[in-house]
Amino acid sequence: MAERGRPRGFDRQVALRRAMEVFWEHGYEGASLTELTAAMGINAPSLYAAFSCKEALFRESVRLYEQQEGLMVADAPTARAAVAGLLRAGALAYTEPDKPAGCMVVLAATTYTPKTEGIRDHLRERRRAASEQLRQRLEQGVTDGDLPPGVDTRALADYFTTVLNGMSTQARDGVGRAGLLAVADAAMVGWDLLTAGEAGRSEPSASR
Amino acid sequence: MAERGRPRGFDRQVALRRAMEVFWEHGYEGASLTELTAAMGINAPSLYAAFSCKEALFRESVRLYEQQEGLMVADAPTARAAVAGLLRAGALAYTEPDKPAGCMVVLAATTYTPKTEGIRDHLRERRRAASEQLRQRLEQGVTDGDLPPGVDTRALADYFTTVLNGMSTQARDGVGRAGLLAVADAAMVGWDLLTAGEAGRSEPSASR
DNA sequence: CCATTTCTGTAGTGATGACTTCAAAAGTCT
DNA sequence: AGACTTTTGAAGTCATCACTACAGAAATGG
Repeated sequence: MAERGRPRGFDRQVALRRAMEVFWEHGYEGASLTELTAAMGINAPSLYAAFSCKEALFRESVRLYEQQEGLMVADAPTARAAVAGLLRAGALAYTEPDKPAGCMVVLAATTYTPKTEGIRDHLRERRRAASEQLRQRLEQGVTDGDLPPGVDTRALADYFTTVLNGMSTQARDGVGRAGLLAVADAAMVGWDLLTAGEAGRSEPSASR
Repeated sequence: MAERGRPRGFDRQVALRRAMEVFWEHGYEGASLTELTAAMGINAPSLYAAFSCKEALFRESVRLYEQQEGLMVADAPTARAAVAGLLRAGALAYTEPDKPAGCMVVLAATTYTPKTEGIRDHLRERRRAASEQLRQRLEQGVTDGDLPPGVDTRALADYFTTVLNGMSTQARDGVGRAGLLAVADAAMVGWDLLTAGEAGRSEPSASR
């Protein structure tokens, strides 16, 4: 069995974690091969042998990020508690000391050059998946009976996803943990009215 | 009087507008000199003669963006109407047909490489200024008496700024005008509870 | 007219981007 | 041991980056 040939001189998982941290902080385009290899402690040929190309390394980094740092919809008895937990978890995660502020999936590739289109689409899909997961939890609330049947779970998920996305920018801008937790709480204040069946929907525009 | 020497062969304002659109869509680093000059209809030496360098061109583009496309805190009789108007204006502005989705100031430089630190700091400052403007309007509401004296205007401004920032990402991700307007309305639903003086603040979920 | 000033296009500058070539090194297999 | 396989470091490839040198073009002042 075993591996033939000269054995790899570095731990692939450790190197990947380092790469992920660089991407998290500097984004896809902002992370140069020079910086990546320096952080990973290896030379370019080793990187390419182990990870194929920069884009593949980034995709693996995203997967690792989601596993190790990503938010999970909280395991809670009600939809309300799950969403509140998610928002508060985001506030905490985006302000971890000694880690880059904000969410890698939200911040790593906001602008699109032709050559990074694949990256952008991939991250957008990951965000869409996260929003959909949230929506599913809201649907579960309807099934469980803690949300009324008529509630617009798509609109609700869009709203809370918007707040979470915005928290990433705010974290990068220096809003601290207490500030983001206050935002999370503020976003929950309207919950009862928002989830009151068709009520909120009939008021068009809320502008007056 | 008059200008000596060969007159400029292009309209500086028109060229700047084109440059701004490129930066808006592709961000600072994503906009190459090649693409910029192509969009502006000029060659590199003309660009440098008129705008000094890429960073100066970008800063001027940001100023133009804020003048022509930026959100203003709505001119409304109450703080509530002003904020509601601001959110709805954001939903509309970020989904203008034939314009890049989302806000240039939020999206043009989320990640920071060493060489774009100045750009990032400049945009962060612009965002901070926008948030501060919103906070001032809330303070005005306290002065006018349509908000109670104890209201935490900093926290409120942070919350609505977060929603606006998040709307930019959502717009880039394809959430349409109706979706963003629904988000704007959802963000306003908790207004009465949020602005009920010290009420919301006494719940100290923010510290754990 | 000529001198002066400023702009414009062509063509290049050095630096840095992602990625490779290649021979030596370091293992396994028989 | 020696054939084989794979990794590693040093150096190099080619494209693209922001930016510029330079000479000719197009205006004004005398």
